[in-house]
Amino acid sequence: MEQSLTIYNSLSRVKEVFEPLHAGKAGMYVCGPTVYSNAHLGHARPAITFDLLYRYLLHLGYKVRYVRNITDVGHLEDEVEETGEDKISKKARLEQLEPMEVVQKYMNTFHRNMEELNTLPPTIEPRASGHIIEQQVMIRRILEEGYAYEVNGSVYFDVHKYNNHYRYGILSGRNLEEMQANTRRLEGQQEKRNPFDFALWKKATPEHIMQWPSEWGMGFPGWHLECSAMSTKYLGEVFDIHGGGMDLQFPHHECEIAQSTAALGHPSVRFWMHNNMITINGQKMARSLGNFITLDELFSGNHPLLTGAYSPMTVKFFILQAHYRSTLDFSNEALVSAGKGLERLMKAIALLEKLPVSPSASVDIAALEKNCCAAMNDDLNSPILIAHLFEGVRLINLIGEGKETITEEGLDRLKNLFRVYLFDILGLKPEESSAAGSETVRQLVDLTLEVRSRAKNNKDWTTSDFIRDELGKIGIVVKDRKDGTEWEMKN
RNA sequence: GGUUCCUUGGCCGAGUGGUUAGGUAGCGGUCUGCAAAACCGCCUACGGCGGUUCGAUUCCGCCAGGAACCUCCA
Repeated sequence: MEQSLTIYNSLSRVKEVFEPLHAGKAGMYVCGPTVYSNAHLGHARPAITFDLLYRYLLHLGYKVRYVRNITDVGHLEDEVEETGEDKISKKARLEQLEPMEVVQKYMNTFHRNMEELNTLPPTIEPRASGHIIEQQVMIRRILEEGYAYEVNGSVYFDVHKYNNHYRYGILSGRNLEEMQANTRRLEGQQEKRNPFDFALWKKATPEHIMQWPSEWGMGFPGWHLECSAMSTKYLGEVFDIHGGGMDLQFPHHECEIAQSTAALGHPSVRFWMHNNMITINGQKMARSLGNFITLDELFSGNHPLLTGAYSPMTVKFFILQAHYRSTLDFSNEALVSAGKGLERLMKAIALLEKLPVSPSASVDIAALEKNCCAAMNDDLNSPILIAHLFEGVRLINLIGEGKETITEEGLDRLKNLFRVYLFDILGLKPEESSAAGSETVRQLVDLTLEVRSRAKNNKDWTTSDFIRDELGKIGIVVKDRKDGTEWEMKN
């Protein structure tokens, strides 16, 4: 491999060559979902982005530890309110379920959706609720270092003090003084010394269902803490890559940096990566904005905004056709386009298996290989990679028509190229149309086409076209090629 | 109000100081009994106004419009 992987580091705001901390090994931590309702299209973005990263690191030969958390505690609904009730328990109350039932339900859905999108599972998927001890240990450490204070059963991070020794805001490019001067609103938060202080441990009110004992009383951990505690536990005090959505950059990741740095005495993340948002009508798609479409709705077409169903691979391809750091605008037209493009790609793959070989080649596979490699190395530029793959599609089709030639060795390389980039790295896969698998259906269609073929031989176009049209109505597309008739199911 | 960012052809989306992104849609052609598929060709765009430059969509400034974050959020 001549070139090396470069990754845009949100921390330095520039692309940097990726060199792992430990040769041959890579550690990555990605902020996972808060499981209190169904996964939506927005969740697919980081899942696919960091799946791409994970797959590419594996492809490059790294032994990768991929940690993605499940947030199943904390996340104050509204810190201003005195209820202190978190999202999970609020939902539980509404649905008359145990909090852990809610968590389990949506976690299961999330996992199913992720599998449908053909994303690889992380190597460790820690849950915040399973790491209360670790979080308490970290709080204690931050207290010992003097960067936190306890008030009335809650523990807060002292942003001011931290800012005096380190600098708060390095990731999001803010500075504390400006923030204090320009903040939009300053709520009265009597316990905090400073409005920008954030909770490490929050005292639970009696009606709060999810709470744990601690040396500060019954309570629950602050939102930002789980990532610091769990990333340190599984990846070490310093690790390679931390990923998540851009909307988490501030305050979540900023607070994470502050906590970890305060506890450990040094920064812990080398590369910060942030995927951009999916928008709908130019606006961010988010549960809190009520303009989201869940993945199940997308796959089934069951949503007023959808003009049809979109398969998981279509959704994935749609996302991969945009660079992860750009916003991506949702529309039915765009999804339909993506689906058609993917179909063309997959048809070419099928044709690839049947290509004739020649003693000499007119196509340059090496150039294609190089281009694909360069695209991925350039901050995971999947849209460029896909553009090159379409160049490959063109070649495949031309070879299939006898207008270009390829050697056996070249064909092997071309097959390998698509296997590696399309299936291993992009993580796309052929989608079977449901009915095509039935042996009986296949035999029936073949029989019908045999009848049509006889009609054609008699130049009985009325009959042959009738058969083709009628088959078309039930979703079977007939294609007459030079060497015979083919058909396929159209879902 | 503060911080950051964006504005590309019908649509989605790359990218670059001078050379074709790609997909999809549309048009014309090849192939076919006709279609479909496939292939070839065409549609050659970079918000507005200035500036730097031999040359700017690409750099700088201003303006307009939009977004994200500043509050839970992928």
